Amino acid sequence: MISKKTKYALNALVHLAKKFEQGPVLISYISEQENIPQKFLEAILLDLKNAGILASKKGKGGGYYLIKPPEEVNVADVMRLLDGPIALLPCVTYKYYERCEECKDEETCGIRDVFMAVRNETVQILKQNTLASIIGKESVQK
Amino acid sequence: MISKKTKYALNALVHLAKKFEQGPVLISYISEQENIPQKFLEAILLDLKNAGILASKKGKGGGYYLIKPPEEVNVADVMRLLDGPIALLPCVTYKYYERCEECKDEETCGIRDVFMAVRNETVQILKQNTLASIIGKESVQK
DNA sequence: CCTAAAGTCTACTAATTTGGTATAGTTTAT
DNA sequence: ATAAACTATACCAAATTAGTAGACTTTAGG
Repeated sequence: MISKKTKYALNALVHLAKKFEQGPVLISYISEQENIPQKFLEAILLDLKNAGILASKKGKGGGYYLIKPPEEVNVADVMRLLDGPIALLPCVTYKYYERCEECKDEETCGIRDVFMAVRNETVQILKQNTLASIIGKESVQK
Repeated sequence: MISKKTKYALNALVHLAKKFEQGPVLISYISEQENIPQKFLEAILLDLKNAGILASKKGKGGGYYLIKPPEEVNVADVMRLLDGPIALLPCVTYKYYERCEECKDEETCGIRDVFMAVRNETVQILKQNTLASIIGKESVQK
């Protein structure tokens, strides 16, 4: 499962993407609209700011706003930022590679192959999906 | 990430699958060969027994053995048994469905669509992979 | 230049999950 | 009878998750 942190981040980002280039939005407003505890949201938005996805304006009339175009913010990047690696085994992560302690021979490990396949498919789907494509899906009738 | 419990279970199952229909194997032997803490392994094997995948024989000459054919034990089932749902959001699990608390309208949620796609792909890969196919992969040169 | 609005920083904390360990059984082959 | 082997119950420490509290800094506007 992804953490609440990542889920909240995605909801907040979609919210801000809908208001791209329309000026700063209050934390308190996002918190209220998206049902996210305000103090928790503050920490999340700060992370997203430090990652260069959002920017903020302090003081009266301030708030947060998206600085990257919605097509350029994908779900994989957001997940990695807040939850760490996407892979289900440490030995199949790309950036945070670690050997499985108990593993006898990684080279011939059939279990590793399975989770490598899962990781590759998952990352591909998550990379394809951006804030823009998510907003696109929301307007389609089902 | 999957838990150590699931990883250990898979290693133990692959071990037992290689000795399918060759009589019971000692917990202590599996523990030693696969580098799994013995007491922890005991609990895991018991879970697998209660799920009808393994059986055990008590007393001298006893141990655990696989009762399902290796082709019929897939990774998805093992993961669900020990780690619970495979999906990354509660609202896209099949058996353990739960609404996301903060969600405004699940029907039009674009985030949900993304994680639904991930779940479907993941489950498909994990179902395809059985103890037999894992053992098959291990003998292939890379 | 004061003040209220708004983001920022540091430090807690409670509940849950994970990855175990300890101890005392019970069953069974020999 | 006894030793080998699985079983059941009960702990427990560390890490992670999902927050909260409170003081601080910045800035627009009067």
